[in-house]
Amino acid sequence: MTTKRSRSLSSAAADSNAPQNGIASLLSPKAQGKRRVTTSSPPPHVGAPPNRLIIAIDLDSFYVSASRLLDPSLIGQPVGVKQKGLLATCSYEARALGVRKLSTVRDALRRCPALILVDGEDLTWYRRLSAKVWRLVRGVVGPWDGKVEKLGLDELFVDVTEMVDAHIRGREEGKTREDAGRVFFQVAPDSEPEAGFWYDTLGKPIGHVLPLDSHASSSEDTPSSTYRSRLILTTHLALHLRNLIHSQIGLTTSAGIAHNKVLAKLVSSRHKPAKQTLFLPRSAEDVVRFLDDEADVRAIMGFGGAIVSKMRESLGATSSEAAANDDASPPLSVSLARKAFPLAHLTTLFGPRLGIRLHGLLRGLDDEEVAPTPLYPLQISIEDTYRGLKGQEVVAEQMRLLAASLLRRLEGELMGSGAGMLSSEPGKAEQMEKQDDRGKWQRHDMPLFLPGEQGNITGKEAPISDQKVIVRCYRERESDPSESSTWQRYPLTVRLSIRHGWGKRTSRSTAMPLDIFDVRTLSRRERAERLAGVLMGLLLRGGPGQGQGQGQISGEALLGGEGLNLINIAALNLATRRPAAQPLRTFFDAGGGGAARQKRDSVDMETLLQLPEDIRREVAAQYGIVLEEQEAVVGAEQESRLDTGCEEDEDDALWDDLPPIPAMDPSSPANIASSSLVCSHCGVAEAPWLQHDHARWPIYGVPAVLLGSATASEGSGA
DNA sequence: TGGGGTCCT
DNA sequence: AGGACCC
Repeated sequence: MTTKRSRSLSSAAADSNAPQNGIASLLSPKAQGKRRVTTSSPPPHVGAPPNRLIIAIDLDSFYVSASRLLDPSLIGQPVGVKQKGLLATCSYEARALGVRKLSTVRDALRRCPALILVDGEDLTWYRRLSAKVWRLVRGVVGPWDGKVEKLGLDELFVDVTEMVDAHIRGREEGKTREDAGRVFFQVAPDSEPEAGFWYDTLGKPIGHVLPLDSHASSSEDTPSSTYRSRLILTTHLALHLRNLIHSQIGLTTSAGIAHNKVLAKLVSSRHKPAKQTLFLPRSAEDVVRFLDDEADVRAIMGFGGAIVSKMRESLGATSSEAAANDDASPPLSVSLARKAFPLAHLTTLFGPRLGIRLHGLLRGLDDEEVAPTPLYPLQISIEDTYRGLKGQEVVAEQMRLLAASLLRRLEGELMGSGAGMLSSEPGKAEQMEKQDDRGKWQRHDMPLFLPGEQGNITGKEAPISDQKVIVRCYRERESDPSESSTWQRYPLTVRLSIRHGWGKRTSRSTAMPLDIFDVRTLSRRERAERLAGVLMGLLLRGGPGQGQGQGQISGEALLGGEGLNLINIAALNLATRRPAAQPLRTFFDAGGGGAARQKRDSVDMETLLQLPEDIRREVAAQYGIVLEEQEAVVGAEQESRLDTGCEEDEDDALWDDLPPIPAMDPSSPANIASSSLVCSHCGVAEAPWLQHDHARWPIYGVPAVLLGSATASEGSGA
């Protein structure tokens, strides 16, 4: 591809050590390296033009627009989408009334009492819509090897270099349709010749152009394949993509077009909403001048809080200024950053790799590729925040709720028929629910892109605690996994992250219990129970060096001080194939042997529970089954089948009839013993939720490898 | 002061 | 496992 493109461009070598003058310095170091092989050295000021064509697309106030698709009565209103105490985003009507993005709900309401609040804590709907946009764009550029990268839920990077150059090539070969000074950009390879758009050959860009005088001053006659013409053509393609997103999904977008990601993104936010901007520099000086318009270096993607804080600190040391607080201090401007931080300074502060990168970014150099977002994510996590959650029962209860929602997401996003996410083709109705006046969830099919035609729909309005305010709330309809649906990815690892009242996050991970994949034989409640048990084990395990001796639980985590502020559960390490059974069950199996797991799978749980108690216990022990758990689960399931007719309709009622996870009090061993099995390896009796991890951490804080082949007496520290 | 994600060390 | 970045 590089060679193809190099032929049609005035390709020229640009040594990466050459002074960064003229257009040559627009090139990223990487691109320079690639192209260097093609020709001999050019004058430094007329190097090859940058050759990538990047579109950054930003969905305008995404959560608000998405909410308006569900509830057209929000159109034209000042709307804030809240997550707990914070406004994730707000509508432009709200911004006109003084509401700011990321302000507190309290603050926003003070400024704008008429603000309509929408609950945005459940991301299901936004996630679906976001994926739909991604698929739509990828469907257009994908056939030409175009790459689409999702950044969060509301931004896309699109690399259309191949696509645009292929069109130009076709045009030069006379293969395009032309009519009265216009050319048809055919967007589908061959199958749909009508898919595409017409553009005029005058070389006029669509939308805004920066720098302001750039386009006017370059009216020279240039071949269509110069980088300026290619960028201008790209603005037409950007408009086409934005029109598709608007017509097929009903969302407006802003976009930036430039030759790299960082500039495309910067420029995309210069004109919002529903506008696009092309960055068309004539020289490196143009780039630097543009960047110097930014009063805050943080506007450049890659300069985050920690980096800027460190830079300011370093600056303060030399300019004898107080190393002030992070937020209170004035922003660091791009021009000051560039002047005050030569390459050597940056590499000293941040290491060679990051230092070089930051140095380039300050000059608009960015060689970061558009990394195609894979069909399946690398991790899926859910989290919730609390105000000092403490007490084992309370924590365990939340753990079960979180485990259940994680499983719901895993089923929704990792199961399918093989093509992945079939449930959500463009144009197909999304099945959502909203609450009626009485708080009952009602079906509400959402045909996309018909805003305003739903009549007067009002979501259920719930008061939030201290404010006399209503919050509108929507949720996804539960869909039953079809018979043909199977797991497409298997998370091998589960990670628990928590935050204590004061500090930072800490996390621990362990193997995912394989039971969660048994959607056919186990209800979600059962699987959630298993997962929650594993997570409680993770929570109580404590890190190495903590809670030694008596199997002492690091109880401060649950009981002490401020309690938990945040719980996050992540499924990661997503494998394409179902993993082999873990030896965790057999570890506790009295008879040992790898066959135990298979035998256990063949046990009919309901049949087992019919047996007389003594026999039941014996069989259960042999198969590594925790009886109390199974009894409770099966019992609850039968009960709920009896009176509801088996639909899992009410989320809230789902857990009411479940017994709590047995209390894990190390000071009462009897309690443990009554609901646990004894490890055949070291003899310790473990509560159900501690069994999973026991193989790795037989005694709290003591790794298994240090124990050697412990006897029962050595191992039973509890 | 949210509920997510990615990559690097 | 943690820390940085992104939204």
